[in-house]
Amino acid sequence: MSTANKIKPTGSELEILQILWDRESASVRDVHEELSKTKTSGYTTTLKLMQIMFEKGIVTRDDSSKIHIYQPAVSRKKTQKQFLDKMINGLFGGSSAALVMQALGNQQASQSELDEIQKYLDDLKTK
Amino acid sequence: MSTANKIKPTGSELEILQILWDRESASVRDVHEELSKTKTSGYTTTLKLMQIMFEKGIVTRDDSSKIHIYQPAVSRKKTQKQFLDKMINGLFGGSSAALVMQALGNQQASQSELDEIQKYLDDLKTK
DNA sequence: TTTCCATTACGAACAAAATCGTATTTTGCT
DNA sequence: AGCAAAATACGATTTTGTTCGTAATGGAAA
Repeated sequence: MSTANKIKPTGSELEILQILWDRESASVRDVHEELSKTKTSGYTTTLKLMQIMFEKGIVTRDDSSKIHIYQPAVSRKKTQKQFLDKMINGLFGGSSAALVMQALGNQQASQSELDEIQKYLDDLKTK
Repeated sequence: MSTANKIKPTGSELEILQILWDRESASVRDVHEELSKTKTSGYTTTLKLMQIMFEKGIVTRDDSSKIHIYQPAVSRKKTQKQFLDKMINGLFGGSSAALVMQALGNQQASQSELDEIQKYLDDLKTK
């Protein structure tokens, strides 16, 4: 395992990471604009949050010009796995099957999604 | 949608719910004993937490005798779904398929779990 | 009934996370 | 150069969650 990754984004940090992952990189203004679609908090709040994330090493930034450009420093996949594992252990008694079935039920998954999963499952089985 | 369920258990509350779900009902002492296997915090901490949960309506209790007996007021399934949905939307861009495949990969799932899921998937498809 | 101990009640301290106000800095424009 | 607009820096406050100390209470056993 690489250099021990103890990074654990908070809820708000995760929201910001979403945006950074989607856009590869973004300024504080960009992020704040995007966040404003679903939240109502001030610009400096977003700024502060991103500064803290920088200090923690969750993001990197290019501050060579006035407008700092931020980039995610943790991968989406790795973070997904991290939270997923925690959820499987914490809420589903360690059974990923239980989680999967719960996700498949509740009409969460469309037909095409089910097909996709089927294909993936076939792949796994032939290994 | 029924009477707006804004209940959002915190991390510690979730730990306690785990125990209550497993045992149907339990006293503070029972819960604390169980928690002590993995944590080290005082008895009154557990007590306070459960009292708060009661105030929030996360648990009910029978206080007819000295030792209060607590029961979960939210179902395991409903809570799982709540957190799962949040995760699908927050971390997986709304795609439950993405979450499922992530959970299946990473050698999280054993062969028998895969079989179980396959069976479940077949069921879903014939509906 | 009185005592003793396990339990509950409750306030307060502590910690973590989120929010904001204000000062400072940068840079483009005149 | 000097100004205005927009961005960053940073401390302080607020909110939420966790932990604990101490007082009050109830009930079983002496």
